[in-house]
Parts: sequence; C-alpha cells; structure tokens
Amino acid sequence: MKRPTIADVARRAGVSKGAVSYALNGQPGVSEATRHRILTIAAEIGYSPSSAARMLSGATANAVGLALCRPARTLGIEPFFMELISGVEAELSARSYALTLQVVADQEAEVAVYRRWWAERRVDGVLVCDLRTDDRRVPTLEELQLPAVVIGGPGHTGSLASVWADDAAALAETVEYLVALGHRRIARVGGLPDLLHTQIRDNAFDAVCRRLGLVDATAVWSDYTGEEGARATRRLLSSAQRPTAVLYDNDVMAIAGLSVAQEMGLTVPGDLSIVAWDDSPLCQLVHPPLTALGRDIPAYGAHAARQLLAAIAGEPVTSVQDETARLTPRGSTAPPRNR
Amino acid sequence: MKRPTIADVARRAGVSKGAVSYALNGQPGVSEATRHRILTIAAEIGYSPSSAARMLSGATANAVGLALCRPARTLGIEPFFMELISGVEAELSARSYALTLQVVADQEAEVAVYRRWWAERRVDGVLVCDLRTDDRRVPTLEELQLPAVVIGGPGHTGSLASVWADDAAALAETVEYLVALGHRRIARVGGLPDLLHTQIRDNAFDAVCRRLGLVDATAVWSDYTGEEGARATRRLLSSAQRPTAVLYDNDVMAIAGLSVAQEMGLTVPGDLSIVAWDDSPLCQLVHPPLTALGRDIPAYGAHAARQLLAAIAGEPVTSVQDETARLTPRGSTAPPRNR
DNA sequence: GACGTCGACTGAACCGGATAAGTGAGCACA
DNA sequence: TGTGCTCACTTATCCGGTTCAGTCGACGTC
Repeated sequence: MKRPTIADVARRAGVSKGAVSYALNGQPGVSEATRHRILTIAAEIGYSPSSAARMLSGATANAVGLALCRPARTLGIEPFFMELISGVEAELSARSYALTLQVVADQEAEVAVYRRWWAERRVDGVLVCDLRTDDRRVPTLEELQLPAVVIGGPGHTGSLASVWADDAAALAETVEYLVALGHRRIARVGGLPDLLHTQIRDNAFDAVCRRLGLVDATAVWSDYTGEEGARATRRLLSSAQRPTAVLYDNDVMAIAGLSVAQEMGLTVPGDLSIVAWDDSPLCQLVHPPLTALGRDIPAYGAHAARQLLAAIAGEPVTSVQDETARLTPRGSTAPPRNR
Repeated sequence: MKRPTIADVARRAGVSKGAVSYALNGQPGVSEATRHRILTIAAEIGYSPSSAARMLSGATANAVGLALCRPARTLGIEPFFMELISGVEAELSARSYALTLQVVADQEAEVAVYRRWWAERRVDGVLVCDLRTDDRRVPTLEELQLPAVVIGGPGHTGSLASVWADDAAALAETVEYLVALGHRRIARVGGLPDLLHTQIRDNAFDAVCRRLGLVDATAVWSDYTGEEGARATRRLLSSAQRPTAVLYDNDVMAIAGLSVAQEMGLTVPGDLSIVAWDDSPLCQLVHPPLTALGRDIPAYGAHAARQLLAAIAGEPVTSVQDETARLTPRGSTAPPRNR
C-alpha cells in the first residue's frame, strides 16, 4: 500500500502542493472553502505529513528523547520509571510528540547518544534523569543547545531547567515523625550513592539528625535491589546498637528489610519501624503494610514533559518545584517497644 | 552550535557530496585512500547523517515502534514491560535503531497510532504486545504492510511473525507438580480475560485439569493489580470447598494472595500452596518465598527485536518459539496438610 | 594510435514537505 | 480609466541526504 503524500492530496483537490501545506498548517493563503475541501480529502485518504520531510525543512522532529542509565535488573524492579514514562507520554501524545527511549550502559554512552540525536536531528529535546554531581551530561547539552529538562534536583543543573521535588523536606518530616513516636536510633538505607538525589537525602538526613540531636543515626547505601536492601538491613540489625527505625530509599528495599527483620525474629513495628520511600501497591500487600512516602509519579513526568515542550517552543523556562512526597502512616511504624 | 552536514564533510575533503555518501555507506565508487580521509574528517567534526534526510530518500527510519495498551496503574506494577523494553533496546541500540514508545488508551487508539506512524514514515516496523482474539491490529498491520512481530501467541497472528513461549506446557507442568504434591483442589487467578495469553493459559488449565481428573478446579480473573488479586483470593478462600493451591498469573497478585491467606489465618504452604507466574526478586523477599514460573524476559525482548529487524531487512521470518518458563520451587508450595 | 574498459569521481535529480517570491483576478477609490 | 491593494493561489527554492547517469583520465589491447 502506497503512502499518500502532499502531492496526492494536491492532485485530488486540484490545487498546488503549497496550497495544501497552507491549508493543513492553518496558515493564511487559502480560502475557507478550499481549506475545508483539502482537509476533507486529506482525512479521506488517510494522509499524515511525512515526519522526515517536515523535519528536513521545518527543523522540528516532533520527538523527545529519554535515555535511561540503569542496569536492566534495577530498571524493571522499580515502578518509578514506567510510571514516569506513562506520565510523560500522556502529555506528549496529546500534542502528537513521540517519545524516543534509549537504555544506556553508562554516562559516557548517554552523552554519545545525546550527540548522535542532536547530529541526526532525531529529537527536539531530552529529559534527563538520575543527575550526578558534576554531571557531564549538563555541559554537553548546554554546548549542543539541545533543549533539556532535568528530572530531579534542585541544584547542579547548570543553565538547564529542572522539575524537582523537595525530598529534603519530606525526609525531615519523616524523621520528625519517627522521633515524635519516640525513636532515637534511626537508620537510613539509601540508593546509589553517586546519584544527586541520594546525596540530597543524605544531607537532609544528616541535618535533621543533628538538629534533633540523634547521635546514633547511621546511613548505608545500596543499589535499589531487594538483595542489597536485605544485606544492608542485616548489617544494621546486627550492630550492637541496632536502630529502632529504618528509612529505605525505595519500596523494594523496604520490603526486603521487613523480611530480614522477621527472619531475625524481630517484630515490626514493635522492635523495628520501617518507612519506604516511593509508595507503591506493594507497600499495602505485605504484613504489616508499610508506612510510605508517596507522590504522583505520572504527574511528575507530565510536569517535566510540559516544561520540555515549553522549552522547545522557545518559551523561557526555569526550574519549577513539583509536589513534596506525602507520608502515609500504616502498620509498619509505631513507638519503639523498649522506650 | 551548527550541526555538520554532508556538505561540510565534502568541502573539507575536497570532494562532492556523492563521494562522501559512498564513502560513509561502504559503497564502491571511492578509493580506499579517499574513503579513509572522508571517514576521518567525518569523525573529526562529529558528523552523523540527518535521520530526516536519510529517511526521505532512503525510506528507512531506523526506528521501531512499541505501543503499550495498559492503564498507567498496571504498567508500573509489572516489571515485565520494563524488562522487555531493556531487552529490545539492547538489540536495537547495537544496530543504531531507535525505539519509539507510545502508551495508548485502547486498541482503537493503538491502531490509529500505527496508521500515523506508517503515514509519517516514523518507524520501519512495530512490536505488538498483548494480543487479543480477533485483534484489529493484525489486519491493520497486514493492510499497511508494516513489518511487525507479535510478542506472544501462538495463534491469531495472521500473516505476522511472532515470538512466543509455550505457556500451556509451563502451566501443565506446574499443575502436574501440584498434583504430585497431593493437591486436588487447584485454583487459578488469571490476568485480563480479554488477552490471548490469558485464554491460552485458561485453555491449558482446563485441559490439564480434565486430563488429571481435577473436578474441583476453578478459575477467576483479575487485572494484574494486587487489589484485584487480593479480592479474587478472598473469594476463592471463602468458598465451601476452598482450594489447597492457587496459581497466579503474576507475582504481584501472588504476593497479595499470600497476604490474604495469612490475614485469614491460613498458613502457607501448610493450608495453601501458592505459585506465581513471572519470577521477580519480589518473590524471594516475602515469607515464605514464592514458588514461581520464571524466564528471561530481556532475552525474550531481544529475540523479538532480532526478528523484527530481520523482517525489516526483508528476510523471510516466521513465528519462532522462545524458551518455556521454568518452575522454581520455593517455600510456598508443599503437600496439603489435610491430605 | 584508435578503441574499449575500468575506476574514481562529479553533477543533477529526487524524496516530501515548508516557505518566500511571484502572479493574476477582483475590488475600492481617486 | 487607471492605480493600488488585497486575496487566493502558483511557482520555485531549500532542507540533507541517496543514487543514477555521466565525465574524465589511466591503462591495457590489438
């Protein structure tokens, strides 16, 4: 089956290619009657302008790129990315933008992907995840002048716009809540220590613990997998002064931690309180259900996509704050038994 | 920063655009010395051919499309899609193909997306997931002659190639295993009943139960969410003749079922054995760890991507079988207590 | 030495749109 | 009646590649 081109529409309408182009793009230069006739014919024969041809002259690819730099193993585990993508998609498809996805091995590969996309004019802009300190992607994107929106922050985004949530505030609120319950020995199991958002949470944790005089606060790091979360929990619970509450950087590690606690004969929340960051349906499936910090991830993605589209349209965009995660107390947190 | 074009390379090399094109594409028509000089210059100035221009003349988009038709809520829950995507990606990026992703609301929207991609020449082929009986996408893709590979089956794929796994065999093996343990009342909690792969499993379940004379076998359906899985389990366990073993169509529902059983005072595996389809790290995190049917999903995706690339290259492709899911017995299955 | 052949390369057409410049009809107005 | 202006188009050019038809010099051959 042959794809209809603008010439086919023009022929059937008895006008020139130029007239069809004006009609379809809502430009002046054709009468309303002709415009309507052309639109009808275009719909009839199922015509959509070739993205390639349009890109070549118009210079807009109508596509946005997203490169994910995580091992396949952890990508699947976390609902975060898939939810983010569905939110991004909702916004993009409403404006007929396509999403080009690429899974990369490391930052170097990601930078190479950006350069290629740029040279090939494949995307109009990119979304950047998992920012690191001194991220090489930021200067690269600035150099290429490729519109970009960083998902995460605040800080370290150079001249790029970002959409961020106040994780520091959410973390402080959570620690305060645990302290209000009577906990004094609180531990944190963080995600990948290279990631900026892990560091932001680390700093917030240090700050709030110092402020509240929690001298026994400890933090360990992991890679978001259940295995690592379990190992970290075992280490924490085996220490002489074991914590009475643990705050995990994702739900999978929290569930793993819950299992470890139970396997070590500790009751949750009696002997140990557990809080998960990222509230997913899983948190409500386990016993006891997990107290969790949750927020609307698809909305976060949609927000970022809107910012990126604005940046692509040439509108001035700055960093904007998304909603802060909300703490949902469930059965996994309570006052420590041996208060 | 200006993007380098083929003309820039040609000028610096002192040759014509045509010569550069031949050199870069490995075509005859240039001497080895010139080819080498051109390649060096291209690398130097960071030249990549514009995908638009290449697409316009060469008619290949160097991109494949994947439309996902699931509510955002269930997309994130299941690691399946993200793992599939990472497998697909691994194969595509090795050959510099891009993956265009679109999340759609329903089958009608998905068909519209295919038509648009085709008319816009945005993709060279598509991967099709979640086949249904009498799927409208199949005749549409046949009509458009858009290369496509169906992920799933067997059957109902018309003239399209597919990559499929023998779920029927895996299911039969699992039921036989449960029967060997001594179970006679076995239930199945299926996924979305409209999906072909649910029906294939349904039929296999019916067949094996008939063959083994399990008259009390029952099946109910769900939407893959933990909530629905929990509800289905409650219904099953509340019936007069409650099952002694339940087989779930995904891991999230199985974990929800485990919770429900424990909340109803049943011990697992003493009173109830549980098997999950799709083995994820989660299955090992709960107590008891879940017996699960697992397979290598990224490899499955890579397999499908290879088939699609072959189809795009014009090679004759037929339906091929991927590996069958393997049963990993863990703590959630045992002989029924009141045998 | 005329001729055919081959390799290495050039020039131009083409893909399908967007868009600037040009054209001609119709109309208002002096 | 002629001028100027607007409207509704057409024509031509351009975007950056691929590719086909030439061109041109070197070489081998009889």
